[in-house]
Amino acid sequence: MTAEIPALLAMAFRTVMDEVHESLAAEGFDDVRPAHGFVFQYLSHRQAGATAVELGVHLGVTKQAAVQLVDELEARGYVERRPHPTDRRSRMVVLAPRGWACVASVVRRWNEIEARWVDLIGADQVDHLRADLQRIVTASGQAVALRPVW
Amino acid sequence: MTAEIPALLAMAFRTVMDEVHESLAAEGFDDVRPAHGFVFQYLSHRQAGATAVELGVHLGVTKQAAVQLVDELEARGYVERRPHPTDRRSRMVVLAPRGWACVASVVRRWNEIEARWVDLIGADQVDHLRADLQRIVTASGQAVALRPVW
DNA sequence: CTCCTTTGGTCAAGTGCCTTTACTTTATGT
DNA sequence: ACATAAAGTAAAGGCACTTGACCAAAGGAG
Repeated sequence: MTAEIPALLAMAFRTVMDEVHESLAAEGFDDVRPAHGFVFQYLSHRQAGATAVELGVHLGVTKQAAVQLVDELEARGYVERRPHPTDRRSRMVVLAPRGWACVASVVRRWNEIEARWVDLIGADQVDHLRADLQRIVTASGQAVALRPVW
Repeated sequence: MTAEIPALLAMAFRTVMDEVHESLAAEGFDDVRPAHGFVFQYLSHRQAGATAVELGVHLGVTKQAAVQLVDELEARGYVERRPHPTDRRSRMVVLAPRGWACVASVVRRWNEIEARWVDLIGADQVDHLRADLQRIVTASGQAVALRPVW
């Protein structure tokens, strides 16, 4: 039985993240929920940090929900809030050391998984996989937000 | 900036499902939520149908939650319940005509998207993509359930 | 400079979807 | 035959999100 590509994409992503979450929990990062991962992903690519509103837009949730996510992550030491340089209403959310450590752990595990895939299908095919997915994602519209799937 | 493969998997899947949901809504299937899709996917591969408990196990939710999903889908005409052939406690859930029509619509749209990918990266690479993902999914453990991601 | 509108964030209440707990009915196995 | 397990139901609770209303700072137009 040959599966459809979208189903395979979902299953592949799921196997990866199942393993990552297990690994994270074993390393003490057991107080993060899936949605937090998307916050990390976003913040780790914005050295200046982001406002709660920006986060909400990116995640596709209301600003109230975004603020709540930040509250949780701040209470657990994953992010910090610092005053906005020019806007006194706003605050910039940035990753704290513990947040960076968590991101590093995820990336490390991703690389391990990728290495196994190299053993499985070969380095050339893994490179092709990444390149093709990259083209597909960039081709399909403007900015694809990395946010909770479905 | 070169993205990590897991992030690309998630983004690719998201672009596909965003388009599918838009398309479904336009065709009148506007009363289905993401979780329902996984029910359809599961039932469409089981000609004898499934019990609520089996569904719950597959989706990774309690049987109560599974029953609720089935209740919703039955009220909207997507699935039917018929008596279990041998077990009078149980009932088999099967796709109703409207459910099959919805599944067919999704698959049709998936094929359209895949055709666009062929234009984008070539038929050979699309075949490779499917084959590689298939190997990765089957290699990584026993049964990977297709269920809500993260 | 004032006024009006917009924007970042907060507060409170409500909702959707799930879980936990408890139960009934039917099946199963020794 | 009787004890235990399994399918489903019922009810209550919870978590993460939304909606709606609000405040204070920012920004633009006159």
